[in-house]
Amino acid sequence: MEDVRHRLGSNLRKLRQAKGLSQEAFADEAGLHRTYISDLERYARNPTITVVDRIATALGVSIGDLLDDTPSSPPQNPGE
Amino acid sequence: MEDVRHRLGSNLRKLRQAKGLSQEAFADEAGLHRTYISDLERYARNPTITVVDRIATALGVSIGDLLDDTPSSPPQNPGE
DNA sequence: GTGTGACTCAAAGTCCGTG
DNA sequence: CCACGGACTTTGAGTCACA
Repeated sequence: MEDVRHRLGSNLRKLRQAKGLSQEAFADEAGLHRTYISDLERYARNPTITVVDRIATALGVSIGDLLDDTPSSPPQNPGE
Repeated sequence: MEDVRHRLGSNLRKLRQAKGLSQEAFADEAGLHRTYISDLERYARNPTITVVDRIATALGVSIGDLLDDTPSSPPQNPGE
């Protein structure tokens, strides 16, 4: 997974669901649009850092975490 | 310093100079343009994640480091 | 609750110069 | 070697209707 967009989309979806939010609810929190979040999670967009920053803030994580391949919260549990 | 663009520009300039590269030389390394690097270091642009990723890679640091307010290498040395 | 194509408008990104 | 401006093409931002 070399693609930053892919890592962003995956982590966004995971972290959003971990907060128990729908795309709509999260879009509202982040001050973005429902469909835009949808696009991001489906890797269909190439956002600017300011958008990434807004998302990271809304999720309560750092940009580094949001773009990382090894998310901070869940411990490695391969096979589960 | 809440501005991601500001953190990016500052860190980019520091890290680039630490590598002893001119803007032109670094632009070439990163596959970007001379004037664009100049703009970024002057906080005049809002780049996409893909170019931030390219810059981080060219600098040999993580995106988190590139956007961080606390650079990894030098310890705090106020007054020096 | 989510995916998708289409649309407008501004900004990303490239390239030309100049001091 | 760098700041800065102008001009240009491509793409992102932001939104909608419809599946």
